Amino acid sequence: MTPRGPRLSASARRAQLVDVGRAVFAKRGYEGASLEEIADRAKVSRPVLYEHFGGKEGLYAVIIDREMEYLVRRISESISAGTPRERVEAAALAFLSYVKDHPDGFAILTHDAPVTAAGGGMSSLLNDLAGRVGDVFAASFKDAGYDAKTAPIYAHALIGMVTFVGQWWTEARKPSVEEVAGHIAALAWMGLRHLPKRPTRVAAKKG
Amino acid sequence: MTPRGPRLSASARRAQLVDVGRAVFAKRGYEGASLEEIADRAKVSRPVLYEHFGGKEGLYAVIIDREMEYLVRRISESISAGTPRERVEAAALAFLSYVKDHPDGFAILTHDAPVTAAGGGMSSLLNDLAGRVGDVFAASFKDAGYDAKTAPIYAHALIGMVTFVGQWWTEARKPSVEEVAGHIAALAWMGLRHLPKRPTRVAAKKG
DNA sequence: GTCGTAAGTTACACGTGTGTAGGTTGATGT
DNA sequence: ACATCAACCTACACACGTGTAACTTACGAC
Repeated sequence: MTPRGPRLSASARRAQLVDVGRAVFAKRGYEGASLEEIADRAKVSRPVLYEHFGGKEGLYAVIIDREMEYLVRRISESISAGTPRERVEAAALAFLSYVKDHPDGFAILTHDAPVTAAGGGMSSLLNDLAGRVGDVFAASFKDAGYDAKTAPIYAHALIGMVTFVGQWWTEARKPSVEEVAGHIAALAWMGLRHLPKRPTRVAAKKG
Repeated sequence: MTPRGPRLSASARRAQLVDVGRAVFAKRGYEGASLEEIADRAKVSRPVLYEHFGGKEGLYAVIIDREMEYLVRRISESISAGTPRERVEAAALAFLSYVKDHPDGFAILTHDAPVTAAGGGMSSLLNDLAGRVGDVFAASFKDAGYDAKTAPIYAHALIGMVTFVGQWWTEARKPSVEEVAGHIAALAWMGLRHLPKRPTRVAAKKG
């Protein structure tokens, strides 16, 4: 039934299980995924998973951690130099390239973490990312005479932009990531550039 | 153990179960939720759920459908009149007000649907919404001399903006929805207003 | 070659969740 | 009062998934 594969070293098996696990979690979501499927795909029996990761949450935590670390590094490198305008575009391109090259990891990061884990709401990475962007914005806002308190709004808006566009692109695959990155970077840049000092409501709603 | 509540009419029970189910699905996600918990909260035994909705997916489908219909109606009404600029802001405000008034429904719509259902990727509502916005954009783009093929990018970017900001606001709750709507509407409007005819990459990446 | 140990297995106990069969209760009209 | 029908319940059969205990197999050192 389940033809067992070759015997691997501990570290090699660990690496393989992380890969397989990422694929399964991406496809089924955390709750929907089963260690049974992961073990089967890896041509291994279930106890091996407990041996290496202690259980479902352990494996998931390792996968999440690696994926976050990888994405953050990739973006950090891409924005290490250049004008602000260039950095915005580089960040967008780095993010979308990640979406293209690692669709499974992206899927996991955008899906919800297990409810039991601390953090409550959504995947913590995107929030962390937004937090960092927000800090950068807050500094720039203060220099430019804007209200620094509103920085988180724009930070989350930008993260949401690229995330949702990335999700769409995963299915559409139509314009190249380079082109898409150019568009959303332009949208974000121009939007921020021409922001009124204190955006007040244009129309008052009656009722 | 489970003190049974009063006897209700079929339609009243149905309505109650939809309400309770929405709360539970919002808290646990589709896979994580159990009919057992829903039945318990409703002071009813499980078979009642099967009687009314045929099963887990049936109940979920009803909840999703109602929630989508409600949100679309709310947004549609809000953008029925005014200048384009006003409509953008009204749409943002309508969306964020929905987030504020119906956090459970919003949570469900942003979470993933059951994998078995057709549609594959993410919650279909947000995609549908983006599709409609994209159509509107495509028309405007053509009139203004922009490439209509890029309209979906901007449509999804805007939906992603408000969605992610909405998710953040659910936890932050700091600036009022009116103020937040003003900010993201300004960002979106100014960004679109000052878009270059053909956004090309500003910096070429080496390596 | 044989011996030790890391790698891997089979088998079981347990909990939880789904879906259904068949019986029970209570309101409502006459 | 009592028949009737909708509303509701108890009890079961079943599948699946987790986690653990006890046993087996292959590789490498000497």
